[in-house]
Amino acid sequence: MKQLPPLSDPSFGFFASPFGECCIVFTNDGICALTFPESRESAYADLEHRFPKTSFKQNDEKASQFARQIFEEKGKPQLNPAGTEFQLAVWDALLQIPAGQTTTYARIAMQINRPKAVRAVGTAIGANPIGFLIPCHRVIRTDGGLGGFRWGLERKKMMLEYEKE
DNA sequence: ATAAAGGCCACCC
DNA sequence: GGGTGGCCTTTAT
Repeated sequence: MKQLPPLSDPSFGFFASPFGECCIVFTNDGICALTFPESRESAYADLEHRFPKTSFKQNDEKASQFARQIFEEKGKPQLNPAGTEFQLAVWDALLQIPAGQTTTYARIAMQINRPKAVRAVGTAIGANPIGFLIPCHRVIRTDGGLGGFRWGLERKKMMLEYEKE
């Protein structure tokens, strides 16, 4: 992973999403993470692991504002994910998949001009820090299988169902 | 440095 | 349906 630039006003908060409890992490530069943790404890642990030596302020009010923007107004808040060049390229490709549609791991690999890196694409997608907003749930297998999902396949199905029509 | 582990795919049986 | 080998990147030794 590349070294992170200093974070401006690092904050996090929890809210209830249509897909379960969410932890959102953000700074003045945008959203860094949106996850569906098993528990608050695991959310804290994840935070410390991914941003060592950084102290975050809890701000559930701002988190709720984001929630409203995302799930009620269907808005697109600014994103600020941290990753390698390869990962950023993959995540960028994900952002181009329209809601309600799906693509495959192989097609993403084509799109970023690394047609043979299909497996690595799967790994990079699995490392997506911003669930739902970076729509990793819209990627399925070439053979039609659902593929995997870091936060549980049931949740992946839920998201696809939510976006249908 | 090197090994091991992945949200895969094409190919075989 | 299931198993194998190849492919590429990341992470943990």
